Amino acid sequence: MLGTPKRDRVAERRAATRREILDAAWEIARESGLTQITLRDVADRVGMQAPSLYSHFPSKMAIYDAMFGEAWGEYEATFAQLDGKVAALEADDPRAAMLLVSRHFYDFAVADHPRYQLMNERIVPGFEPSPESYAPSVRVMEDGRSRIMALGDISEADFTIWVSILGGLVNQYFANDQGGTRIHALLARAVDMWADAVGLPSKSAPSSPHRRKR
Amino acid sequence: MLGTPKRDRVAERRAATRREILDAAWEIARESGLTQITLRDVADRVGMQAPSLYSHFPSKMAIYDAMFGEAWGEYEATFAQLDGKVAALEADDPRAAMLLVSRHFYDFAVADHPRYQLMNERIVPGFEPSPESYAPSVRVMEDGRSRIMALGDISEADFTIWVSILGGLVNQYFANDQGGTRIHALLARAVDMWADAVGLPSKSAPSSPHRRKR
DNA sequence: GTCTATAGTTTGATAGAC
DNA sequence: GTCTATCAAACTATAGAC
Repeated sequence: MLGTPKRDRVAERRAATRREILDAAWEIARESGLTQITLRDVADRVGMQAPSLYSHFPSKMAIYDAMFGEAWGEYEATFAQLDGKVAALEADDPRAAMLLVSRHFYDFAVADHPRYQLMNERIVPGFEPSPESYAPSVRVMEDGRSRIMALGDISEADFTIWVSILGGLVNQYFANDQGGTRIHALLARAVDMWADAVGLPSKSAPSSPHRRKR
Repeated sequence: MLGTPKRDRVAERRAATRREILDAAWEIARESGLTQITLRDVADRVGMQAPSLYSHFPSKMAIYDAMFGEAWGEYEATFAQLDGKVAALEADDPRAAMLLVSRHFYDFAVADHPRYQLMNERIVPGFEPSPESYAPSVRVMEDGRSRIMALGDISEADFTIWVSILGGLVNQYFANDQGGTRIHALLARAVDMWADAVGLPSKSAPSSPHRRKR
């Protein structure tokens, strides 16, 4: 009997083509907006005719769906790189841990507007993520919530407020500060406001270092 | 000589038709999404053929533009109704004033998703508000900023953080709480976090009533 | 001011040859 | 798996009659 070859060259080629298609779609989204992706444009960029895309994705929405899953997967992956540092700080300096996670969220969001829109806003008419693509986003939120709540005895309500504050800052960045650092400069203060309120101790200044000076 | 008639019936009819067109557009936006408005659909609802709309608006974007100006005008108008109460509280209980303004912003935003998207997000490809339609939004922001900064000696940075917090809560409402009250219930606490940090006194409890209980 | 007719695009998707 | 050919639909906008 013939042994199974170690590498499946056909599958590899298929995966590579799929990758090219998604990259082209992201490129269009970044250049012209998330909702401006068209199959013809995608096909052009990968050197195909539009109908050929149907050999790789069953519909346009399936492309959006793959992008959605990918975006949350990227968030998960980039956070994993930071996880060691965060874990090390969790017990010793929870406030510094929060700031690290907050900055990561902000930087990741701000780096790619259409990605953020796809992940967190409902902009594409008719698009609803499939359960499979939705899974990473659920994992991320569950993990974030349980770990943040464990930092002190922080309520779920306060976790939601933290998420709101970060999302709000990202909004302001895209609305009034694109390419700038004005909003980024407010991040630490905003997180400290929250940390003070939920009673998160800080190593450098245990009480409320950011109360207004008188 | 003939006197000018007191009422211009032609102009009145024109204004009424314009009103009908805008109402139809809002209706479609609420039913199907802001970007789903089509001239045919608008025309159908007002009992016209699509090309007839061009007697009232020079382009589809002009309809969006009118809607944009209208939305900020509505905000201005609804806030004006509240202004007496806010002004009365400003000196005596600035924290209560902030909460009133915050609730108004939140309630107004949450009442109409496409309106909020048109006002604060850039969802419609190619749409840029005209200077005339943009004017009310500038007025609202300028007035809000100067009055809030005058409540205590609050910095512009902290004003921006307040705007971010509110926008973030609205986001969370639309993402995870549509039709619910979960996020609304967090509003007072979030505003208090901010008020504590900027040193806004409260009549009922001058210091930090919302610090975590131990 | 509203109509009909239509130009001129653009779009997502399918059929079938190779 | 990619192609050509094409469908069927939708869209904004203009021209010109009434």
